[in-house]
Amino acid sequence: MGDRAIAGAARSVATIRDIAQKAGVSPSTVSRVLSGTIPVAPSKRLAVMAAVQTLHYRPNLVAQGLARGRSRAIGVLTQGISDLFYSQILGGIEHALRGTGYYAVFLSEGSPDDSAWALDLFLSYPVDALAIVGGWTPEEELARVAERIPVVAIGRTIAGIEERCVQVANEEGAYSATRYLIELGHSRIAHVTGLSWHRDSIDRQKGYERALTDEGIGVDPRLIVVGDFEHESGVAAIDALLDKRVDFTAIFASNDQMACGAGLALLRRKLWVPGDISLVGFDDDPTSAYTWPPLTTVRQPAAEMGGAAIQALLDDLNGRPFSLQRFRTELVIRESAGPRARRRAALR
Amino acid sequence: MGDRAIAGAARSVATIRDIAQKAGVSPSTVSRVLSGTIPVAPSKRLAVMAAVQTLHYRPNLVAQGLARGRSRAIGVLTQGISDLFYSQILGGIEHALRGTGYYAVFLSEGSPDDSAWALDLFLSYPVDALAIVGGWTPEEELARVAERIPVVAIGRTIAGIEERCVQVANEEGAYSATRYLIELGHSRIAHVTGLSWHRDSIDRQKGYERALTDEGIGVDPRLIVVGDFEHESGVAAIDALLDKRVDFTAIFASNDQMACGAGLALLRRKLWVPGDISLVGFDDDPTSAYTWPPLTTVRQPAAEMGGAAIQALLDDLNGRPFSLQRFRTELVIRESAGPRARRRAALR
DNA sequence: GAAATATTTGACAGCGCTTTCATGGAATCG
DNA sequence: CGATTCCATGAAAGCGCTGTCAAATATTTC
Repeated sequence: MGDRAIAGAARSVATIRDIAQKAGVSPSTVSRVLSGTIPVAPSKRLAVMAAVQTLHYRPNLVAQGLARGRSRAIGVLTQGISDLFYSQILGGIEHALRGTGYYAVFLSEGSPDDSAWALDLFLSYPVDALAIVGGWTPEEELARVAERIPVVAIGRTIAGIEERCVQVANEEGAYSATRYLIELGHSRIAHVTGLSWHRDSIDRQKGYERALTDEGIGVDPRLIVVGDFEHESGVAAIDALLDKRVDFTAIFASNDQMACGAGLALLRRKLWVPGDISLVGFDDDPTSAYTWPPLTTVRQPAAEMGGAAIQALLDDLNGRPFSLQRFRTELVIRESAGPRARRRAALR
Repeated sequence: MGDRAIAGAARSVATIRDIAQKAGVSPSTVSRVLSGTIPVAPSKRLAVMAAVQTLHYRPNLVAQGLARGRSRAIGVLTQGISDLFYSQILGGIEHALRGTGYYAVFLSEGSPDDSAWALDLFLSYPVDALAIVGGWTPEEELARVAERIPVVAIGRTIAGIEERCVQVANEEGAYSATRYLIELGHSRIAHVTGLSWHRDSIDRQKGYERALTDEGIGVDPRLIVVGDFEHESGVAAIDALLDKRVDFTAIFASNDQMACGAGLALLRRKLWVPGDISLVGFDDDPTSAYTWPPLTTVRQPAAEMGGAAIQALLDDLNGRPFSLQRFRTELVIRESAGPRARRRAALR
């Protein structure tokens, strides 16, 4: 069984020489027919194509890569392949690559400690370009890689190569979400942040604060709780607020997962969304349209962002100018936010 | 810019010859030091290792693969990289591969029509083994691939290589979920199925029906609605049931996403979970612990399944016997199911 | 129709690495 | 101490493919 495996993987499959022999031409000619770069006499072309058919020949991508000096592989270094938000970006990347002749090699960092191993593998693997999707790999390392091969980043801004990072209107999104809550009559709006060092989180908080200031409400630091983008931190944040009897009628969370957690914490205290407390998230995860009730959130076009990043990378790879648009965000109004309740929610 | 890209990707990086030269030995010796298979004089070993350090040398994985005849790549053919459930399996695969010297190349089928292209790429890419995660690629094709290289399947059972497919106790899981609802006093239990041809869906329905029969309740076909595993079909299923005024006090959905949709449909009709209607799902998606209220569901250990599949594949690849356990499922009792309401829910 | 030019084609040298194979020196033996 | 064994080492041959180069063939031109 093991034998079959090893033998099977490597051999027992037609090579370019088999085709050449069967078609009565040289390997070079076969190569030319297949790549289509250089004209070949029709009769030989047909013979080669017939041989390819009968022998089920497929050129070995690895050998091609080695000979050509470019592997046609795009490395995708991602924070977590099973993350709700990142996996949408990955989907966009995958989709954008389809039919281009390039393929993606995904590697996820798993955890901050393991992040080194993934990049390490990419240094061994001759990828033509690298797409960074979130993650904890130190910026300097990434910037160094960017000196060798084209790099693009999504969900993260890397110092030194900012122009190669997909920018999202995070602040504007947070601003419009907060403003929307204000317009609904809320003035005590809690904010659950993401990881405190994370650029997106910082920008979203900035938008939240700016909206408050613009409306003359002012920022109350007691309403701001630090989270980590995970569900559980949303629960913890609201629990903390409620335990400290901080007064609020609405919540703006820095992502949908925390908003979801926040909603659960509210439910546990018999506080209804949106009747007692309004709730707005960020990202528009695919599940957010199906929470009970559906979550009002700020949409980030994750898949499109992945696609655009890949497009820019391919342009660069083909000598065209690298260019990346800035993505706007959009407030998706669903049912988790409503007018401020007449009576202030009875706490606990 | 394009130039830098192409040149950078392929060259400007140390090769085994650079190391050999710097260390004053032959490339063969460098290779031996690095692979550690054959003893090398300590002095030369040190010299090589020093050169590797200073030149930041990393062996080219692709060249290694070509020379060795095995690429150390595991192809992962997946239905959808951004799917909530599948991406967990992918995470498990990734994790299991870490540190083994093998790496994964993920390719998703995207849609039924595009499924061919992905497998196609894997035929060109000399993967040592293939893991199938769901998907629509025809079974015969996969069975054919399995004749050449080790294959394992997760989330899908492929005729001809059943012993290489991760089996999950779907029927038992559905049975215990249904039974749990019965024990709570429910007898009118609706069931939202998955795709009607899908093995998992069929098995789960079987478990549902068996529980009903065992308890002498009997199966009412009007209570069974066909879904497609997507959120929206859960909404549609419950809407249909309610519109037809079918009488029920509990729902067992074939996966969490549909359960989520079902919950939303109930909410829209002012039916409370679990007060009016109890709801149980299947899979235990990461989000299911944070629905409002948290969803009672049947847990499928997605990540472990991915890990075990990879382990079996690696065993096979290394000449050890291929063996795959059958995975049990576990009823995770949360808060979406409760005792049957005294008064039958007022429909509409 | 011969000379000059254009075009197709095969041989061959790699891409970066591994892995025989043969060699020479050291270690071992009688 | 000479003959034998052993083992570390380098040279060389590939892995499957591409791309250059020069030979061979076809085409054009006067």
